[in-house]
Amino acid sequence: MAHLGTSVEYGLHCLLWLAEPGAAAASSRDLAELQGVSPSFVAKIFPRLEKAGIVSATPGIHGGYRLAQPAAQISVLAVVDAIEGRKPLFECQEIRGRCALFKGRAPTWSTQGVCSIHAVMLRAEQRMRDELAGSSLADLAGTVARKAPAGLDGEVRVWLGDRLQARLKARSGDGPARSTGKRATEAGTRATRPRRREAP
Amino acid sequence: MAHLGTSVEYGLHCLLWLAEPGAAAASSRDLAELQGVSPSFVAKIFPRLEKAGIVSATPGIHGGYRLAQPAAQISVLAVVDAIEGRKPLFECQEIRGRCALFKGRAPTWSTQGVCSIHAVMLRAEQRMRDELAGSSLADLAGTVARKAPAGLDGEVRVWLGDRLQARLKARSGDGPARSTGKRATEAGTRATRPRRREAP
DNA sequence: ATAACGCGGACGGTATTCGTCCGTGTTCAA
DNA sequence: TTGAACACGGACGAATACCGTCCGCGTTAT
Repeated sequence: MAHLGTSVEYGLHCLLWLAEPGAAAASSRDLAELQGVSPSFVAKIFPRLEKAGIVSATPGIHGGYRLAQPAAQISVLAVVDAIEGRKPLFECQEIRGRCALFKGRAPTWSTQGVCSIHAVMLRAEQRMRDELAGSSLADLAGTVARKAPAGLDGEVRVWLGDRLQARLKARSGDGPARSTGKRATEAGTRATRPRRREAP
Repeated sequence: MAHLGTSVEYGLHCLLWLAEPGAAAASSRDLAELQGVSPSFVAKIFPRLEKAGIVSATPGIHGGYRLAQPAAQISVLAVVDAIEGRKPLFECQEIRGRCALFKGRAPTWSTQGVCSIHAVMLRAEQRMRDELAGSSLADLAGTVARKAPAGLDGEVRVWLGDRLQARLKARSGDGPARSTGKRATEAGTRATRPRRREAP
């Protein structure tokens, strides 16, 4: 992909479900399968969000993740930094000091301050970060709620609840023949997605 | 590196030399060795700048590149796009349509317009591009000229001129013994640079 | 005791990037 | 006319990053 990878996309989409007003804790697997996305991969994303204080985790069979702060206080920038780790837009290699005229010893004036090319890139990166810092999860959740029909959040809640119930029931009522046994996992995780590819 | 690769860094540094007020045409090899950078790699960058109309090329032994427009009309954004080819900051994979509740048939309201997450990223990318579009090669060249001692541009001009003369002379005066023969190429191109690496 | 959960590390396949090397056609100096 | 340097483009190789899976660990509720 490009500078912002699939991880942030998955992470943000998952967080949007958790940002619903009355959302309960949800496991990374359920969030992934709710969206038709690789559960293993989503499971790798959430620990980073937790270390950044964006979500809080509770272990155990009833466990899962919930937001650790109000959605209005979580900026998109915070999520991006938590997942991707502040990769800079541009890495200056200090070429100005390598000019052949200097014969190996770069004069001080040539390496003082920030390289002018680097400076433009830093300004551009900062502008990008400003925009990301200006949008919160609550803002995003608001725009999708404005498009979705009323009651969708409730549907999602029962979907998640049903999955939990099914998993618990499967444990209690597991006869020797597990004909309908793993019903909860539905048609399995066919989240493997073909690599993106251009038209030839 | 990060989203903006080494190619743009090399390209911009080379263009800054060409943006000097009285600069003559310079070959990609000379520009590269003037800055202690791989000549082969720089040679791969310039054809893209030419196709974008930023530089113009003249073949032949006296050939080289020169700016095709006044430096004040060439924006940093144009150079970046010419070299890297408009890679987006974010590639939306339309996850909103994959919600398990839809059972494979995504309703129209869910895929209408731009995904809200994608929209934030597009705004952020646009702000970044705005900043890059606001800086021209002339602006950059001005800030470096303000730091460098007067007369540096002249020194560079004679350095480039000397290399051309030396190459032409080497052809005329090549005796059977080439003792001092390849003096022009100096100590060769040891521009191979070790891969960037973090501290362990 | 079992099964699910979060956590973290190891692993593999693919795409991208940096950089080199080659071949082609063109222009100028000797 | 020969040769050298130029721009141009494609093939190639090594290193890296990313996506995604798999496994083992400790914890919690049934």
